[in-house]
Amino acid sequence: MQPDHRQLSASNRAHLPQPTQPNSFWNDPRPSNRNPNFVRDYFQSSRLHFIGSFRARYEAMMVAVAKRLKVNPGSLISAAPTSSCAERLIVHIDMDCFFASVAVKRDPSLRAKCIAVCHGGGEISSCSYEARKFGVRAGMFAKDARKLCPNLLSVPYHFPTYEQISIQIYALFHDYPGVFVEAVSVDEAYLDITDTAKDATSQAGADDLVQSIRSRIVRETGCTASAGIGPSKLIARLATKAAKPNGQLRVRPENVIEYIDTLKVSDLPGVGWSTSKKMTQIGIETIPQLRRKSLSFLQTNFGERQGQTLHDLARAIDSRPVEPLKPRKSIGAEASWGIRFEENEDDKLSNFISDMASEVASRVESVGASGSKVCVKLYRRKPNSSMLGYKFLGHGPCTILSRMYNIPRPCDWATLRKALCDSCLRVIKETRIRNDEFRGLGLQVVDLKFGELRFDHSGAPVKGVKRIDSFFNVSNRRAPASQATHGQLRKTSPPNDVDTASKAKGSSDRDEVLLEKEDEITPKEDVRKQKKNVSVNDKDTEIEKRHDKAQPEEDGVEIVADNRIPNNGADKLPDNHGLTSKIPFGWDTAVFKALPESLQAELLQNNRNQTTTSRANTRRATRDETKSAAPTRGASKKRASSRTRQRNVARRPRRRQRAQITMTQFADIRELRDKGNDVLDAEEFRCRPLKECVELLQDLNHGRRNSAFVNRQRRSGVPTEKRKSVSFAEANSNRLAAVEETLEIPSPPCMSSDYDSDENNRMLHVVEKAGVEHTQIYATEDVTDFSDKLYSWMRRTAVDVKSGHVELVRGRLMECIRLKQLDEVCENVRLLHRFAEGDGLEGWRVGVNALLREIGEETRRQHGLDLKLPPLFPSASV
DNA sequence: ATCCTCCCCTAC
DNA sequence: TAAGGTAGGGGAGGAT
Ligand SMILES: Nc1ccn([C@H]2C[C@H](O)[C@@H](COP(=O)(O)OP(=O)(O)OP(=O)(O)O)O2)c(=O)n1
Ligand SMILES: [Mg+2]
Ligand SMILES: [Mg+2]
Repeated sequence: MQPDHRQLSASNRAHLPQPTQPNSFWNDPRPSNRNPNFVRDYFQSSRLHFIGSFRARYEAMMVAVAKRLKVNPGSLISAAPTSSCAERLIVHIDMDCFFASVAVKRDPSLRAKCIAVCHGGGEISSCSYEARKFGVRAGMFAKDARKLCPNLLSVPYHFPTYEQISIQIYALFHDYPGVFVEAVSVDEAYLDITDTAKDATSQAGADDLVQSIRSRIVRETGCTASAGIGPSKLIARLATKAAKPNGQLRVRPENVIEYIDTLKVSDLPGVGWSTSKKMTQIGIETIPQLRRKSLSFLQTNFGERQGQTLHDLARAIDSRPVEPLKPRKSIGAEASWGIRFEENEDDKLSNFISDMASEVASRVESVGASGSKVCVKLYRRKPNSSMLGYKFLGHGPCTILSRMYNIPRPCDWATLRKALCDSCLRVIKETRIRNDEFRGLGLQVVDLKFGELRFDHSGAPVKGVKRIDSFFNVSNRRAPASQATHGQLRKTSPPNDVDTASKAKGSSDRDEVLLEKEDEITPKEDVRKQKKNVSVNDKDTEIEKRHDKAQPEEDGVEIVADNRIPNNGADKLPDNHGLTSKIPFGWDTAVFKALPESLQAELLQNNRNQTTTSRANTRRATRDETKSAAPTRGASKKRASSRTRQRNVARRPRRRQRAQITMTQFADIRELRDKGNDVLDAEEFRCRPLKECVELLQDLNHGRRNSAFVNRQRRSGVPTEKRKSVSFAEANSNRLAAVEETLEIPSPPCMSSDYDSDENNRMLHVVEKAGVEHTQIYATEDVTDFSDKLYSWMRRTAVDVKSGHVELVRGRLMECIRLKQLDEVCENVRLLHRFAEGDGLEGWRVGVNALLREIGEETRRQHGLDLKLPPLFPSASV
């Protein structure tokens, strides 16, 4: 059995200096400047890292299994082809209080007790249903939860067991032929059982099928799951919630509206803390209330897209298909706990940044991806933060800023790592953040492409590697199939040039960000496309932890002006003693009178001038631009060519206008006021037009939030048409159309001829070797076993699924031919291509070829038309 | 108009 | 000892 995680942690830091006073946070060995292995240990202990990185592990597992099956994962994990079905059967299945259940399974004496899974007195990740009766919830601190539930027991995490059970349930899901699986999270998935449950030969109806799946989960994992069954993801998901714990609920199409009308808007997926606050203030609490609002009203208040979505959800319109894993658009890592550096610890800070960059580069490399941009996200302590010391090691009140930089593509591990480091150092330099303000770092690689150059760990190129996104091309491909599978390999340029070039020129100067070397290491044609656009945004963001849709957790929060730029009083309003004689109509007299005279004066002045532009705003913009951006920019340049520098200067965007206040900020301000602090000093007040401030104050006093909060009316009064609002239904059909469009009927995709099992095995090796760096920490011996089981089950399932599809498509085709819907015939043949792609199963090939012949003959016979449908697999014997 | 960057929100 | 990650959707506003 695995050792307890606390012992693991202890052994990990056994080599560290031990505290002289036990339990003293002055000697806490965990923070970043006291633990040389901080990044590794932190991720190993972080539950959010565990659940956040689940998808990446799942993806790697599926790819590995597909490799062993010698099938293209794109076809194995294809989207459920049921979008055209009049009535789908979607299941949402979710483990009951997952982490807590696992704890009970590991220690049955905990059964029926109030337990919470957390680190000591820390944030609760999951708690038993017994504890929930007392109001205990995920996201609370155990200390606070114990006030609600004095008997609450804290139990530690055990990630390897979560991982093992997670793999178990997914293996099990994949053991049902014809069931499509979409992974949602470590304990939760959608299943499309339309075909399986409706199949006449299958005696099991939907309820029985789901019941049997759930029984199997209990039997094989010892933990319970709940499930919802409905005609859409939305309904299935909502039904799961109602069914919990350890139950299942089916909502039939005719009862859907009736069912959702019993719910509140905050029950809708996608409606979180902020949106639901917003809704409350507008006067929307329930689904029927939401449905009564017009589309344009919702779009005005919540934005074009979210408005449309809310409009649809209120009517239970949701045709999102159960989808396979989609390729990620970004890969990144972030740490904002335990980050402490003293002023004299530059080297430790560099090491931390380097470790984070290595981590991200490894994650990118291990899946064979490449990006064109990196994004740096910095947590900076607010000047008045109460979390100065080492007591809790949280980041405390912070401002967050993020910046994006271009990087060359392709990019090997070392180059990427350095690009990430350099970008980070550059942001630090330009914002003049001090070590002791540094509270967290996020690094991301974005605009990902898959299947570019891959390198093994010796730096030598791995030749002949197939594009990884061929795994995903069912849903993602833009180029025609032929291009996706053929063209890419040949297009790949020799990696060594890039590699050595960047190493040789890059290692000399640590302070230079990659931007300055781009021209040297990037192929010409790419250089032209690159923009060195660096923009500053120093809008403060108050980071708050919150419970599920609950009020933000208090964090000793005070909103204070950002002091990155020395505040010389430039923001302070002139202290003119003005008159308060006339208060304009509609203004709150009490509020107005409470304002300092200087504000009152300026307010009146503004009102007289009918000025909507803000002097405060203008002032601020100017100040930021001159004091922040310009001088630092100059100071950070060491080796930039003057041409590059000029370009960067020229392209720096102008200071942004202050954004609309958010729900979070509003709540913070109100909290400040309630604590008796000077609200007018709040950052959000000092940088906004006075008029807006007064509106805010009025809202504060009235406990509502109306005026400044609702989105500003569009200038024209009419929603712009530029980005057409697309509902789920439209989006899905569009997406499907886009996919189908890329498939050419006449040219069969290349099949077995380009499948080189040696090559793929070699790649698999690399993937696993690299992947181990991230997966290893949760792995037990059992995981391998279950991976094997998954493999064998899926092998069987794959065959069944394939033959099922032949029959499915055959039925549709014959019907289409009868109705002389030849376009439909073509569509369905495209569908066939989709399923067939990359498949290594001989029986399937023969079946498809036979079917195609059959279709051709049938069309000729019935309509005298020659459809010219070449066999998909010319090489397969019939 | 459309693209891009930065930010906010959401889910687990 | 309180191990606050990961990824995507989408909006606002400046750049092009
Ligand atoms: N804020 C959160 C939410 C969830 N999790 C982890 C612990 C949960 O066990 C797991 C699954 O999340 P769920 O939302 O499914 O919650 P539970 O499974 O714990 O409870 P439920 O029975 O409501 O599904 O993810 C977490 O660490 N922190
Ligand atoms: Mg759950
Ligand atoms: Mg869940």
